[in-house]
This record gives sequence, structure tokens and C-alpha cells, in this order.
Amino acid sequence: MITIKDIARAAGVSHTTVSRALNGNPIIKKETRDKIEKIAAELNYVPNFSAKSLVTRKSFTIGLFFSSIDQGTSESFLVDVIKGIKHVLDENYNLSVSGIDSIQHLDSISSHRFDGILVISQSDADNAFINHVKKANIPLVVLNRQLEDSSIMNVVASDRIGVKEAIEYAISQGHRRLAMIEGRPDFKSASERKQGFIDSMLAKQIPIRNEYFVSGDYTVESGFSAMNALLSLPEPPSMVLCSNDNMAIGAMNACYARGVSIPEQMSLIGFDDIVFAKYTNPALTTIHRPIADISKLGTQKLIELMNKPEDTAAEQLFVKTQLIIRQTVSSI
Amino acid sequence: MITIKDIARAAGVSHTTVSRALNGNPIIKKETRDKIEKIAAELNYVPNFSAKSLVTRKSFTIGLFFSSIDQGTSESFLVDVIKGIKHVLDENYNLSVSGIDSIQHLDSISSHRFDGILVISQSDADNAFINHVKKANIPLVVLNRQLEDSSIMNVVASDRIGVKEAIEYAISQGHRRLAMIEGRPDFKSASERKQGFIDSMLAKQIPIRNEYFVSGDYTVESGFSAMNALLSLPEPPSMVLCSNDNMAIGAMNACYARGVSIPEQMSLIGFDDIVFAKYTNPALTTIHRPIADISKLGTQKLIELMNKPEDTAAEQLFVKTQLIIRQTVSSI
DNA sequence: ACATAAAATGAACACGTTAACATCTATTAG
DNA sequence: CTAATAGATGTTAACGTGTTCATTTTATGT
Repeated sequence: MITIKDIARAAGVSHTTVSRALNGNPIIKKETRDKIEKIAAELNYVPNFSAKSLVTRKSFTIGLFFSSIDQGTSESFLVDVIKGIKHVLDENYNLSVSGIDSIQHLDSISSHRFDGILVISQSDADNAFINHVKKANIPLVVLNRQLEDSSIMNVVASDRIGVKEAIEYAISQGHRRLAMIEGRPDFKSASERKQGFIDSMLAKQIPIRNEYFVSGDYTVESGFSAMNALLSLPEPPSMVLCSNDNMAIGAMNACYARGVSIPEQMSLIGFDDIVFAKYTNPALTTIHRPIADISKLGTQKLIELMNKPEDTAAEQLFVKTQLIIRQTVSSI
Repeated sequence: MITIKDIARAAGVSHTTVSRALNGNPIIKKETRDKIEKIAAELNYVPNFSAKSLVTRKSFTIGLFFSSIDQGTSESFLVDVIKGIKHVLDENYNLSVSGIDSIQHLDSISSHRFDGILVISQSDADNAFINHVKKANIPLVVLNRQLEDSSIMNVVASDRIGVKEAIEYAISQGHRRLAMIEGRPDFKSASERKQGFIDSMLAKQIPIRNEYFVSGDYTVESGFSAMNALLSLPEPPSMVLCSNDNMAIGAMNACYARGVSIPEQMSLIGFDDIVFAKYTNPALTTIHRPIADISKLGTQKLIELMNKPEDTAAEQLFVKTQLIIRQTVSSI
């Protein structure tokens, strides 16, 4: 393995000079720099990041933590986040992916292992981890879940407003019997969306019925059984808001199975706008969640935080959702 | 930051003893070890991996490389692979995710940055990267695409056999006009699946018609237009094999749009068995691709390779696909 | 040509850890 | 009781890089 000392020997200079030349220190004469760079290239020199890390106290890795890799993290989410990050991040940085639920020793998450940490948080259960990172003084950005703690950089979608727009649209189409299939109760997103639903119902003075709230857990299956429950009601709703698209797809299947036609007999709105939402039959009207934007913005903020920790104040940033009108809401 | 020297001072021993005790070296007396471990715990000691790396020449990171993060990598794929790996990998290891197409300097991929590398390969375009890793003498496992080079550990699904079973099933149901929507021509999987199709047609002595091969690129959209082309034929096929589920979903939509009923007027088989295959309407008959198994097996092999590089010979391992019969193939 | 300042380079140490070798202590054999 | 030996710990160097401070070289002004 080639080291800067080998280059130094070949160039007839000290390894210090090589180090400086390769790091772009302006104090080095142009011709010596050129000579050194040429030799380094010829020798296929590649810096030893462990050594660099040791002395500069930078790890050259940023950590990407999901609440869980196994459960609850929808697929497209993971990809979109990684995409978003990779677009903004320097090639020399490692992007290390993990699930918070699989961490055994919190202590192993320390500032000399991670230059910065990005958390894609789903629920309060992540708070212990988040607080640890904060205490360890590692640059931190939390995405996807709104935090109470305003000292932490936080980027989220405005779920509540998104739902509000959707409900207002449904009402404008003449719907009055509005139901909701809820998400995992331990996920903040579920309660946010529910609150949006309730808010707009109240604002529009539409009566809220308890039997029109059915719980789900964000899986397709749970959407299926939730819709079954709603259809079994003496007076079923005319429109159902599903807390995510997966459940909406489950709900559609429940309708098919019972011969209930969409949107004539049952209207449906999802949340997320996953790739397949466009290709259900009929195409799913849904609330687009700007995951790519969130992760891009979050990564930019993380980089700021890493570069000038003192200079960047924590903020709570909201990224707008968008109602995508397709074919699952009828006008009555 | 606490170092082993701090612990040494507190325990009244040398830092070497601390290092040995913490690394489970049996030469250390039990009582001193206990004392040291206790102090280390009290002081919240966490080892500096950069320093460890520098001297042991291990990076404690394994690299996960996809052909591309942006294009062509289906979502569920990425998640399943990461899941599979995380289940087998030690917590202290970083899992660093990248796209091969975004690598600027091949030289930056060196043995002191990665203890092992896992490549999820789609096409020949990855060969330059793969060869570099091989030359750099980094433990390597290539998943998902069959390699010519038998000196490299390789885990793939038996796509060809999978397709064969599916086609034989379709024929057994009475189908004779069989068509295929192909995948991205630069992806090995596409040609493998096509070959499986042709093989079984020949074996069953069913005439192969050129107009029954339509090209796609694995996107839903391409499945849509490919099916449109097939339906416009003077004599459309009775059954279409789609090289992946996404295109099958596109194809279904094309049928809906034209009022062609599935499976009565058109039968359909997909490939992958993505989550939503079960929830299309009617439910999609497809070939299950065991991604989780592939990545688990691949990771185990990589670990073997890292632990005893001399002792483990390169193999080409096949993981079986499985035909999942649902509702999109009619019996005629 | 000389003094002086500025620019360029080098020597030595530091980062936190492991490892080879040396030393000390306790145990055993004779 | 002493020598030999095993067991436990310590000393020192090494890994490859960046950085402080000292030193040499070059440029500047008179």
C-alpha cells in the first residue's frame, strides 16, 4: 500500500509537504505540488481514511437511521431517502444505514463514529435515541416526524394541511358521510392525519361519528379488514380517507370482494402517492407526500450543521403535500 | 473523550493491559479484567474505531453497491437486501450503501475502506467495478446477476427455471398463443427470462412468433404501452408473460383501458412477486423471486470470505424461484 | 551586496489503538 | 532452597496522517 511517505521519498521532499500538497494547502509552490500530484497519480495513491480520521477527528461517515428496517418503513421511503441524500453528499462520505430498533448499545453511537446523523423517525419510541445523539453533540437532523424539542433540526411534511385539503375536496364533491381508516397508533403520522381529518370536519360543521373511525396499521391487510368493517355498518360512509396508500389498496380490494363499485358506491382517498397509486383501477386519488424533497432538504441542513455548527440555528421546516386528484372520488 | 489510557490510569495498570482485557485476551487475570471492565463501563468508554482500524487494518465497514440507486433498482429490492444483510451482520459494522454509477474514482474503493463488498448487479456495465474490487483483493460477493467469471462468489435466482415452470403451467391451462414483454435489454435478468421463455416454447413445440416479443424497460409505463402493442395485433396472444410485476401492472391497466377482461380475454404472468401483486384485481399470478434469501445467503458467504479468505472457494449458488398461482391465468 | 521579510519546506510530535518483546512475579520441580 | 518455568503485566514501537514550530530558501528594498 502506497503512503504519503512513499510519495515523499519519490519526490525528494518530506511527507509533510506531500500532505500539504495533496490537501490543497496554498503554502506549497505550484511546481512542487504538480510534481507531487503527478507522482501520487502514477503510484495510484489512495489516502488511508482511518489515519485521516484518527488525526482530524472526522469519521467520514454519516449515519442514516430508520425507526426500524424490518417493520413499518414503507419501501419507497427508504429508496427515496437514500436517493435524496446521495445527491447532495460528497463521494468520500460513507452512508451507513441502520434501524434504531436493532441498536444494542447506545454508547456505540458516538461522535467519532459519525460526523452527522439523519433520523427518519416514525414514533416517540425513537426519542431515547434522538436524545442520546443530541447529548453526544453529533450534528443531527430528524425527518418525517414533528418533534416537540425545538432545539433539534426537524423537517416534516405538513400532513395535517394535506388531509385538510383532501377532506375539503371530498366535501365539495358532495360527500357528507366521511370515514377514516387510521394508521399505526404509535406513529405520529397517524395521529397527525387523524387530527387533520377532525379539524376540517369541525370547520365544515359536518357531524363526526365514532363508528366512522377504524384503526389500521399501515399494511394492505389492515386496510382490507378495516374497509370490511365499514361496509358492514348499517349506514356505511360514502367516502373513506385512508391514512396511507397501502391501506387504500387493501380497502379497494375489500370493495371488489363485496361487489361495491368505486367510486360510484364508495369514494376513496389515500396518502403518500406511491408509484402504484396511479395504476390501481380506478386510479387512486391521494395526497402526495414529498419524500424526496424532505430528504434532500434534510441532508442540506445536516451538511450546514456539520460545516458551521455554531452558525446554523435549529429550525422546524415544513414541506408541502399536494392533493392528486384521480378517479376514486365521485361527485354526488 | 475517554481512551484506554484514562482507564489504565484509573485502574493503575498499563494501557496495554486495558486493551487486552477489553478485547477478551485470556492472558489477563480475571480480577483485573473485571476491574477494568467495571471502570470502562463507569467512564462510558467507547473505543475509537479509527485508531483500531489504523492498526488492525480493518475498516469495520462493508460496502453495499447497487448498479444504480436512481434507476432500475426496484424499491422492494433495496429494502429486502438491506434487511437480509442487517440480520446477519455484527452491530459494530457499518453498512455503507452506494450506486456504482455514481462512483467517480474507482481507486477510492480500496481494501482499507471496505472489509468486504456486496454487489447487487443488474448488468454487464458493473464488470469494471467488479474487476477492480477483485483486483484490489477485497472479499466480494455478487448477487442477482450470473457471472461468467467463476472465481467470484455469486448468488442468483434461477430465473430461467422459474420462467420455464410458469410457461409450462400456462400451456397446461390450454394456452398456445404466448407472448412476452421483455425487460431492459442491458439487464442480464431480461435476457435470462427471455431465454427461459424460448426454451420452454421449443421444448413444448409451440411455434414462436416474432411479433409476440415486445420490449419494455421494467417500468409500469413500458408495460402499458407494450400491452397496447400486443392488443393491436391482428391476432393478439391469449397469454402474456411480463418480465417483472411492475410491467404486468402496466399491462393490466392497458387491458382495463381497452375493456379487455383479465383473465377471460387475456391471461397474465408477472415476475418478482412484489407486495402489491397479491392486491391487483384480479390478483396477479407471478414468479416469486427470493430476494431476502439471496441477500441473506450472500451475506453469509461474504462473512465466510472475510473470516477465512483462503478456506472458502468461490461458488455459483442458485436460489429457487416459485410460481405463485393466483387469478390472472385462465383455463381454456 | 546586504539585511530583512516572506515564502517554502522539514523535524518532531500527536491521534488511540494493537503487537512484539521485555520484565516481573508466582508457582513448580528437583 | 534454588533454578526453571509459566503466568501476568509493562515498555516501546508502529499504523498513516495532520499540525505546530523551527529552519531553510527565495524574494524585496536599499
